[in-house]
Amino acid sequence: MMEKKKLSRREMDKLRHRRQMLAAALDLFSLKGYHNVSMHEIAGKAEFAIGTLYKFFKNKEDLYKALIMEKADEYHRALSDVLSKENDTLAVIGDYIAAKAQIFANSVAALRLYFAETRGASFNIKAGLDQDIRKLYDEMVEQLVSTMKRGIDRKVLKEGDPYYMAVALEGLTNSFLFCWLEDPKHHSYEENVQMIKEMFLNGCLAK
Amino acid sequence: MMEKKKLSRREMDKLRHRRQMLAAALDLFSLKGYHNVSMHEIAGKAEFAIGTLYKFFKNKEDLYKALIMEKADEYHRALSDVLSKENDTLAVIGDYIAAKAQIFANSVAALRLYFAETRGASFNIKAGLDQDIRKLYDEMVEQLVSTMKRGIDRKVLKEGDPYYMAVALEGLTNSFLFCWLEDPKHHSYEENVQMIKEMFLNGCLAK
Amino acid sequence: MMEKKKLSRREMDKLRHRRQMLAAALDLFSLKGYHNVSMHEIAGKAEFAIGTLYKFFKNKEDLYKALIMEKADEYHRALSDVLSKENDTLAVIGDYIAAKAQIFANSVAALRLYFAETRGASFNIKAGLDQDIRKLYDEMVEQLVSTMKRGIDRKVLKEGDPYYMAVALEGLTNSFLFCWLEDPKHHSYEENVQMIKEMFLNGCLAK
Amino acid sequence: MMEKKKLSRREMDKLRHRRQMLAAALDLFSLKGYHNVSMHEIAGKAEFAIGTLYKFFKNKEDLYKALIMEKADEYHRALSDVLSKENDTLAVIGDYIAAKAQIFANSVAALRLYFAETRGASFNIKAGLDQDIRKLYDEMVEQLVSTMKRGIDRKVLKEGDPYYMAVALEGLTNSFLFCWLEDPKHHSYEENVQMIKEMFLNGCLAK
DNA sequence: GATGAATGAGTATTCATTCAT
DNA sequence: CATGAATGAATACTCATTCAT
Repeated sequence: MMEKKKLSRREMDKLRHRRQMLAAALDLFSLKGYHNVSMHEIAGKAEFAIGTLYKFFKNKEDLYKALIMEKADEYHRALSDVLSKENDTLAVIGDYIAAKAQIFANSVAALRLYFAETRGASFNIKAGLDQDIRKLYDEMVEQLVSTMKRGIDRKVLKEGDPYYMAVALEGLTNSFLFCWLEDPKHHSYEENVQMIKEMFLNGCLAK
Repeated sequence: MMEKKKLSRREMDKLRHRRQMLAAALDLFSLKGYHNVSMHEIAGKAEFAIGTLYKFFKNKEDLYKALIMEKADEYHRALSDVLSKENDTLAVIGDYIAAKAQIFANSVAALRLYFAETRGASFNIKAGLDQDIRKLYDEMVEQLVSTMKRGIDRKVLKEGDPYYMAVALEGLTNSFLFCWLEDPKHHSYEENVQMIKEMFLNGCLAK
Repeated sequence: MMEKKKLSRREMDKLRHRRQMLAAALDLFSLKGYHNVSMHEIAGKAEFAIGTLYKFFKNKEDLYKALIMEKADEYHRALSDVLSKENDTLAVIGDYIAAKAQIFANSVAALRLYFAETRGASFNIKAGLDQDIRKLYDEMVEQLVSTMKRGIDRKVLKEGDPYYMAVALEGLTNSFLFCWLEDPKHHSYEENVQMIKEMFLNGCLAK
Repeated sequence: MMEKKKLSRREMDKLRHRRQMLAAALDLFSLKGYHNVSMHEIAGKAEFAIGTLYKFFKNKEDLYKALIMEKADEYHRALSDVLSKENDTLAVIGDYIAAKAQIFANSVAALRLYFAETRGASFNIKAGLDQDIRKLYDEMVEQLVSTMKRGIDRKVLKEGDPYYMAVALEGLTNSFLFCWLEDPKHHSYEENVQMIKEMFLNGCLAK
């Protein structure tokens, strides 16, 4: 039980200011890329002085890392929540796809940063970040693998390497959702979600 | 008939020098990212003076663009060659996966740049590039869709949207090959290629 | 009524710093010429960091332009003040020559830049400046012509084209004052001023 | 007696090439200023390779100096020729003005360089040049002073300091001719020449 | 905490000059 | 002499970061 009420107005303000700064940074970073955004620009957009920005984040990298980790946490928590439900396998997989689609639809900005980091395309803001994000990602994959394993045990999914199944699901969701993001009018959201499920289950469902 | 022989030693040297510069740039960019590499660094690694570098590429962006386009061309040509063969559908798909795997195995460095660009993660080296690369990518997808269509017509693949099938194949190959790249010892190359094919065909083969 | 008092210490400092930078730039530019002075040199002489210089002037050209315009303004204002006095014509002309002599004596440095610009010898810091300075110059000449016209009307100066008289006065002052500047010990200031007046009036006085 | 005929074709070519290079340089320098013209640009305009340019002039400064001195020589020789004629004073002065006007009309390009150098506005291409040009200029002034002196002796010009008269004539010619150059349609060439003579003689003619 | 002026290391780019062919 | 590829010192300008108020 956390003591939420204990935050004074001062502390509330601080948190709000921090959020405003991160929001400004997210907008700019996702739009122009890490190196094409200056601290002054972020401070300006957040309507704070440059010195104030540095009171909250000790340097640019720190700000970036805080931002990425915050978003990665949200992302992984959302998926993790779904994967840890004790539902039947097919429901879990369906929910997973839907949850991921939700995230893609709602946080395009953050996604660009996330994929820049995880896809090795990261215009590496030095090391360190990789490790932390990687860990989150690996945990999530682990859960996905468990889900697959459970599905196989329960004879819902066919025999096979559950790791490969997880990889396949990842590939299909990313691919379909990216395509949809780039050209949202072409195919409906529901259709895409449906297709992912179908493609995956065609390949992995037990007969 | 192209007159290849007509290149004087001078011109041969120039081409070689250009290649050396691009090679140095590729190494550095893929390792540290566009903004974390200086022109001096590239010149140094290529063992040329900074001025010489600028004789070949009018500025940093131009060098980057030349590099990306050269690699993207190679990549797409390789896949395009496979897809335009008049073989039977399954062979083409198998060859496509194998060719893509080859590329992943051989040009990790270039791939990082390529995905940075196509995955929207591009830490935008200004505009212009997007368009050109995008076009190459779209053409390739178009060919892939045609292949699928032909497979459906010939009753090799089951009824369905050939575009979705192409997206699925893209997703599966990228996902499996990325995983394999990150952890090559864990699963063999052949096993991965095999898995991709299986997963895809399970979902798309006509019964 | 202007509110001069409203400047905070912060703002006062800023203005002083700006003046210091411009002073350093004037010294160096007039001594060595625009292209032979680096921004670092100016910053160094003004005892500021290079970045600070760029906070005040967005680039080298901008700094140069600010400098030239400031000096040209001073120069033209001084002459304009004299010419707009409602004195009798001969007094105005005498004052004009004296004022111009004062300026030559006091601001050799600025003069070199000014003549570089107005004499077409400008080693053109791109366009734009020409126009602004030209306008100031033309206005001043216009006033000079009016003075001549008035002198003619009042029968103080002889009949003739007042524009030509203005040109003649300009020529005589520049020529004498330049000579004097280059070799100040040879002939006294007063003697030169006297000679200019004499030469001019010999040519233009009504009999 | 110089041996002019002895120039072989080789040597003739060399001279022609040199002239072509200097002509290209004059065009560019007077148009864009010393520092805004590159040696490559000059070589390009003269249609020679950069190395060839350096065969003729050991560096950029040397080329500039050669150019300026050549033009200054022409300029001073033209005036000197007039001033050394044993005509009567008024004729000499008239010829001098006419000759100077001719030069202004014919070689605007060179003039800009010349005045940049002599007016102290010179964006000083290092030292050295000043001295040589200065000497030419002083010699010419000396001749002008002699002419004035002779005029006074012959009672054509009134009593007074011949040096000041020379300065006055210089001032009037420069001023009128500059104005005319800048706005040639406004007043005719003849009118200007006439005005200079009038103004000067009004001030200096013996009564 | 908040401010924003000042700092200066770092980087892209230019261009005079050389020299092997 | 002619060529033009190669050189690298020099310079304008940016931006993360600090600190006195």
